[in-house]
Amino acid sequence: MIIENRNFDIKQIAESGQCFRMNPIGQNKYSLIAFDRYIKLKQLDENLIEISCDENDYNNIWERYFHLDFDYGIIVDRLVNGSDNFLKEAALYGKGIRILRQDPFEALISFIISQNKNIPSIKNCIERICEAYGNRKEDTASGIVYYTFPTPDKLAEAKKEDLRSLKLGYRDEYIIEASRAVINGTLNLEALKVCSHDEAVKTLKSIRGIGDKVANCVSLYGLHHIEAFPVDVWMKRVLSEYYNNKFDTENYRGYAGIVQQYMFYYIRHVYGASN
DNA sequence: GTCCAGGAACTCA
DNA sequence: TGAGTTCATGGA
Repeated sequence: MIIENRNFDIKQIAESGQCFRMNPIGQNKYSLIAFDRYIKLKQLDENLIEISCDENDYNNIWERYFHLDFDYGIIVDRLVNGSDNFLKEAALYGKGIRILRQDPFEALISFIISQNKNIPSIKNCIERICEAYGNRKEDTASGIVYYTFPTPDKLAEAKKEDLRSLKLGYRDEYIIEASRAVINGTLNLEALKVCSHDEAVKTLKSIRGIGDKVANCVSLYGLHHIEAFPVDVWMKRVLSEYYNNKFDTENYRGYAGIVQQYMFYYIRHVYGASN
């Protein structure tokens, strides 16, 4: 499938820190493991991307995953024509970013792991947990072997020592407890998709190991509440240095998560983040 | 050896 | 409520 869209840049998405299983495999090419599937993406030119899937999978899975049923150009234009100079630069720089509609459980565990870690380290931990608790699969087209993200029952039954050996640090207990909450129904991720963002964050924060930042990431990338606004160390840098800690998300009501993503991606570029 | 990373829990005031 | 400390781990 070849997709034409002026706001769809696979490199920007892969480096935007919202998903951890999209990796470069060559010039303008990336692999992605999501929903038990392995696909390749190739940026043919600025507005053209080739996805290694058929029309059926595109319509049922990837169009939703990449939020291609929404026009990001409207948001970018609004920011570029607005009065906020930092956001003007940020939106232009990251105009190919999209908010991914990831599997909620994968987002939940991934962002629990993410706390106090840098992105390469998060990726390593996630690959180890997939190899240990996910299913081994082989992509029929390429013959590439990959591992799916573990299901909640696998991680709910995991032993703390086994997780600790995967170098997850103190997060091992958080992962087990969160998975058990999903299994026993305390944490109903599907229900959190259809309730409000505020309600979702409140529920997520009732789980040990999930604070405001992780809850907002899960809400944004796993539950697709695009009004979520995660603030990590990079975002704190932006808010402090460019806004004197007076940034008001109400000015971007309903799509603050997209604005946040442009800010995050741009500030890391400004500081020359190599990870 | 020191500092930092898409933080959160805990303690103490 | 708010500041300070601790928690594993790897990389710069």
